Order: sequence, then C-alpha cells, then structure tokens
Amino acid sequence: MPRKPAEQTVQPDAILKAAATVFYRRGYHGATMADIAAEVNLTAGSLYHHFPSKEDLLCAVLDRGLAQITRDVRAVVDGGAPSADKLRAIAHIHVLSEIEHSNIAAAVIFEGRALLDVPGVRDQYVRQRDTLEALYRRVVEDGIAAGDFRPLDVGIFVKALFGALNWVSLWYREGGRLTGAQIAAEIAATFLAALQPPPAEGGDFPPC
Amino acid sequence: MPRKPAEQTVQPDAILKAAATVFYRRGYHGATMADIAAEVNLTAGSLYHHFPSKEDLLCAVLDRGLAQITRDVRAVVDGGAPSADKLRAIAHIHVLSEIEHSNIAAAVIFEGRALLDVPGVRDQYVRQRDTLEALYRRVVEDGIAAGDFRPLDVGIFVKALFGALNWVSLWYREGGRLTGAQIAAEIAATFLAALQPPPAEGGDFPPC
DNA sequence: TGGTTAATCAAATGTACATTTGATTATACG
DNA sequence: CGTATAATCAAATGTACATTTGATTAACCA
Repeated sequence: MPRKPAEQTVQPDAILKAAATVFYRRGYHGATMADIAAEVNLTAGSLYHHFPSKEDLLCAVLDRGLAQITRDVRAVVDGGAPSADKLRAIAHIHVLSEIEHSNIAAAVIFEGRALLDVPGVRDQYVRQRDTLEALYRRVVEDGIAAGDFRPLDVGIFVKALFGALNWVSLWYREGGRLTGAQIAAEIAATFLAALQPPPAEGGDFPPC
Repeated sequence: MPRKPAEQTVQPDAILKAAATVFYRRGYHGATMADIAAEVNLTAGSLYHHFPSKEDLLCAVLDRGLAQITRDVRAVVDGGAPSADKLRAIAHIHVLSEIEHSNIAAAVIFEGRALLDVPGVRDQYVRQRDTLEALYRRVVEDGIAAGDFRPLDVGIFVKALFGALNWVSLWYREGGRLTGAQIAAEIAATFLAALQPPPAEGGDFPPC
C-alpha cells in the first residue's frame, strides 16, 4: 500500500500557523481561504485536503492555541514557586505566546467571538477558556490564602489581568521600545504592586 | 421648496447605534447591511439614503464613539480633581461607555482593525485613538509629578489600563454579579493600588 | 389641490468568496 | 517499471452579500 508522497508537502502545522496569522490580521470573516493558502504557497482548493472547512480551520487554531498556553501555564501553577513568581511566569508565557507563537494565541483571544453562532463548538471553546482563567485565579487565591497578597475581588482582578495581557497583541510591534519579556515583566510588576498587602501590623518586630 | 417628510423616519443616530451594536456583535466583515437595517426596521437598500456605504457607516461609528468618550474623558482630565479621583472617573466613563452607549465604544475598540486596509481612514482613527490614550497618560504623569503616584513606565501602565478596561466589553453581561460602575471602581482601585507610592521616608513626622 | 422631494421598498446586478470537481503530478513501494 | 495514492492545481459552481435601480408612499408647501 503505497503511502508517503512528496517532499514539497505542506505540513498541517504550517497551515494552522498560517491560518492563525491571517485570522489575527483580518479577522475570521475577513480572512479568505486564498489568503491562508497563499501564506503557505498553496491554492485555496488545496486546503481542503487538510481541513474540511474554514470553520474547522478556526476550531483547530483555537483548540491548539488554547491547549498550548494552558499546558504551559498549568506547569507553572502546579509548581512550587511563590505566588508572585508564578504570576510573573504566567505573564511571561502569556505575552510571548501572543507575540511569538504565530499569533495562534492572539487569534484565540480575538476570534473566539466568530464561533458564537456554532453552539457545540462554542461551548468547547468557552470551556477551555474558563479552564485557563481558573488557573490564573488559583494563583491569586493561593497567594491571598498564604498572606502574600492582599484580599480583593479575585474575579475582577483576573479579568483585568487578562485584559491587560491580551491587549498586548493589539499594540505590540516587533522592534519596539521593549521586548515581549520586558513588557510581561512590567505588567506583572504592575499587578503585583496592586496585590501587595499593607505593611504588617503587630508583626514579629514591634513597629518602633 | 418642500422638505421634511414622514414621521416614521429613522434618525441617522438610530442607524449609527444599530450599526455599532451589530459591528460589535458580529465584527465588521461578519455584519451585513441587512442585519443593521433590520435593527431599525428598514431594508438593506434604504440604508444607502443615509450613508453611502458600509465602510462609511463604520467610519461614522468609530468617529462618533471616539469623539464621545474623548470629550467626556477630557472634561475630567482638564478638571481640578486629584489624580486618583481623575483616574477613577475615567475608568467609570470608559466602562459605562462600553456597556451602555449602544456599544459604540465597544465597536470602536474592536473593529478599528477592520480599517487597516483603508489608509486615509485608518490614520484618522489612529490619531483619535492616540489622542484619547494621551489623556490617560497625562493623568498618570501628573500624578507622578505631584508625588501622588510612584514613578513607573507610564507607556506600559496606560496600555495595561486600557486593556483591562476594554476587556470588560468582552465579558460583561447585563444582570451579572456587579454593575458597570462597580466594575469600573474595582479596576480603578486595582490600578491605583499599583500606583501607590512607597510609604514616605523622612517625612514631616519622624518615623518613630 | 398638486407638485416636489425625502424616505422607503422590492427586485435587480455584480462580485467575492467558500467549496466542489476533474485533471495532473510525483512519490513510494512492490 | 508500474500502479495506487497523496498533494496539488485550474477551473467550475453556488451562494451570500453590498450596492444599484426603478417604483411607491407620504409629507410639506405654494
């Protein structure tokens, strides 16, 4: 049974990256199959040998993007570092995912809305996104429980952090004033400052 | 010269509001003229008596949305309140604009990208957006200069604040746990906490 | 009352896709 | 070598719009 074909074959991986880039650049409805195909030197029709439809392509991009960032973030959250370090690491992963990994994460962030019409798919997407958000929330809650962070409305705090991090993909330009790592560090510092507990009263050492 | 026609006439204002809502809901490319028309009980063709094209409609929405929020924010920034109060007021305006004023602001925020192809229009949009961002920046810079806020990277801080505020339109649901005003207050509190200067050393009163 | 015009509609028109179809090429394996 | 198959392409096909067109309606004003 003859099988493997050409060397000039395009990897499905490359198609996903191309699709992510184009979805991010033009939005789901604005992106054409020809745009995506051109990105990997194919014609529009050829894409259908790899994915059954444009919608499936978006689903695959979202699925893979969310899985990737969730995996990386989970590794940090499950580790034993102090909460502040975890938050810094998460910001780093999040920002770098947006600006480096072929914009897959960026497509995830902004094109999820295009799925609002397809209930089955949408639920899957929402579930994955909530999973990711829950990881962020856990870091903050653990930090509060440990006394490293001041108590606050964790729900809003995490949404704000998400927003700040996601927004990076809208304004980041390669070769700008700061690198992705520096941006992540600065954002993490901002949110960590907001989490700083008030100076301890009645601690081990009397204040005066 | 006979003029004014029917009572059943649709105001251009109503069309802009409808367009903003639909653009926000479906994205620029995903929105159809029929969708927008239906929102004000018209047929697609009738919209062309009020706006020359779909693109003009988007421009008008963006222009008006940005002008509105900029006007409101400018009034606060030009006022004499303490910087912290200004920041709280701005957050309030920003969030309420997103979730109340017919989603015009929300459309502004997320559909600006659809204009990336139309250079003339795009520049106008970018200029207006930068104007708004400059107002936010001024509040933070003034606060730092006055010693109310700790010094930090104002560029990143403002982008983070923008992101956190803009993100609200993606997750806010009417009848949720918090009102828009409460959300704005919580976000403002978070960012103000991040701006808090370290306890003064060598102040008027000696520390012990 | 009637002419002028704004506002609307229903029905074209044209185009830009997503998707299909029917070759064509090139590989791997026997 | 030869044949089955993966991967591709160029050229249909069909549809979903944006926009146009040609009435129709109803107000205003003289």
